[in-house]
Amino acid sequence: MKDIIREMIGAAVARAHQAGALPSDAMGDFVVEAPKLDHHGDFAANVALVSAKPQRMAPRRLAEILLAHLDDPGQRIERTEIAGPGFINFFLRPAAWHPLLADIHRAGAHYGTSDAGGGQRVQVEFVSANPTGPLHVGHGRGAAVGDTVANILEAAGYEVQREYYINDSGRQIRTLGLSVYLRYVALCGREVEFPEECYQGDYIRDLAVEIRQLKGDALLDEAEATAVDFCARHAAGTILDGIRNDLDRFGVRFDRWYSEQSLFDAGRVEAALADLRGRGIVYEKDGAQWCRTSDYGDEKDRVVVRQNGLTTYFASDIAYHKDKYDRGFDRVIDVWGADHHGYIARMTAAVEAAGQRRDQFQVILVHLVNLLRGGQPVAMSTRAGEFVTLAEVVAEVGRDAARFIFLTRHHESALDFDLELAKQKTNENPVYYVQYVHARIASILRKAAEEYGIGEVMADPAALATLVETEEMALIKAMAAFPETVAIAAAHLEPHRVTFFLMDLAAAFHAYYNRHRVLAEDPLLTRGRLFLVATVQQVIARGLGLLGVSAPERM
RNA sequence: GCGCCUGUAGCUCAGUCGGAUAGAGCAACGGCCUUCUAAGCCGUGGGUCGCAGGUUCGAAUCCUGCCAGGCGUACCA
Repeated sequence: MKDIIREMIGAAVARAHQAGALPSDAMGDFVVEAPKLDHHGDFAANVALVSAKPQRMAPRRLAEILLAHLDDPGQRIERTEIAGPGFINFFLRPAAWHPLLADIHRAGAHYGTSDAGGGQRVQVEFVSANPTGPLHVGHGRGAAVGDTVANILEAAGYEVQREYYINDSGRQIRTLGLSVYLRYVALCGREVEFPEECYQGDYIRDLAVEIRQLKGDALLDEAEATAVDFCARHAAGTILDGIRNDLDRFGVRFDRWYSEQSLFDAGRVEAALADLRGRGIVYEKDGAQWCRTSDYGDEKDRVVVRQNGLTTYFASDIAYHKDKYDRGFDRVIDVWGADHHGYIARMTAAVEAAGQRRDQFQVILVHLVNLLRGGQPVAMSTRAGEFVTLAEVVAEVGRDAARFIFLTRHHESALDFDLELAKQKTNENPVYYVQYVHARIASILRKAAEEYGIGEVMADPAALATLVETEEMALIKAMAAFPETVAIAAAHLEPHRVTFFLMDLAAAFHAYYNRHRVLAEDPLLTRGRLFLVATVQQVIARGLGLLGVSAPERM
């Protein structure tokens, strides 16, 4: 619809110029947009404002000339006005919106999709929590954001792969092994001291109990290093299984689980470093090896091989990201916790050093979640084992509420997640507000079928012509914004835009529902309204689907 | 110190490319269920968009400086 108005304006400029009413056919870079205020019309154009300079004419005078030369062959426009400093406001006839409603209905689940991505291959890597403990709520937010960004990119025409990077190598895993081992030794009845850095939570004890059931006291006879290694591998495996299970129940599935250890096993870390060394990007100083990231925008160079000969985590990451591009992804998106933001500059530098463009790598920083219960903060400390796991949150408030609430904020602002609020079935809880629309419409459609014998609703022009109420136009206009919303959300990697779109559409529906009866006296009107609400239901379902939230038939 | 993020109504937050009188929800107050689900709707109040400059027809939005909060600033992961 916007494009139609744009074209009409363009034609008016050309026509006015030909008729000698305008000195030139030059136009500024103007926009057609839906104004915030209803009384500014369905669409507003700032063409007269931005063209005032090239045309050397006062904006309002210019607007008058344009309107005099505006042609409306489709008879879509009811009236126009010149407002404020020179905006042209367009008020459309209801009939102008009816074909759009039919288009949306016809597009079905494809409505809102585009080919903006052109089939480009994108990888979204998210969660990637270390397998040293269960997922907590912060990981849940990252999971919801990452999964939804992936969905939105798919809708925008990208080919998306979801990946989880497993940090199954290095010191944290050893610490995990030691923590479990010491707990095991204690279970066997020996005095032990737990070092500061060891993990404490109940799950460590559970793992130790499991190992004791498996092995009895036999591990005590092994060398400590061997025993710790056994505990580490067993614990990491078990924890990872738990993580997979938690994510599965959260509705998140990964296409690939990528092991850090496998990078070493396949020699990719050494190969990546050798490549950089060969190009002078990795060099030796003070007995360590450094990467020249400062040549690529980082504030200083970074160590990749320490004096003790061990590679750093950064070295693994260089190899891992190189491998991503080697696997053919045009774009790579990492979802990280905000506390890792200091890492972006060096990772971007490494990607560029490896031969990619900077804009082929993007990081979504997900800020922290403050978990509350009835307004009171819930204690969270991983090390001390005092935290609420994602699994517990999902069990308590449900997957839908959890996912939706994680997506009600821009990902770069901190989020208060109140467990009591998430369970409340009031309009303080936005997930029910939106799902309720779907259930209400389902109820209407059931009743239409059962009591009125109306099954499938068709796009009958005569029925559509009955839709003239302000609230009906508001619904169609709200739905019309969906493709643009998805496109912008994809371009900016901002899933919360879809959440807010759904809340807006839901508000428009509830207002309509309270004011007008769908199942009306007049059969033609009833069919028109049924078509309208069926379309709303379909768009709601599609939007909720992007967020990974269900669209219930009954509530 | 340096870097990144945040600062919008009492509270929680929206506000792509600069647009008209800055919008929601909650909380407060007042209304609406014999009719398709009241998990809903309607109405009333409520603002120096952190502060100060600058750019321009026009700034919450762009630029500069400052203030406050969070996070980061390892040969840790």
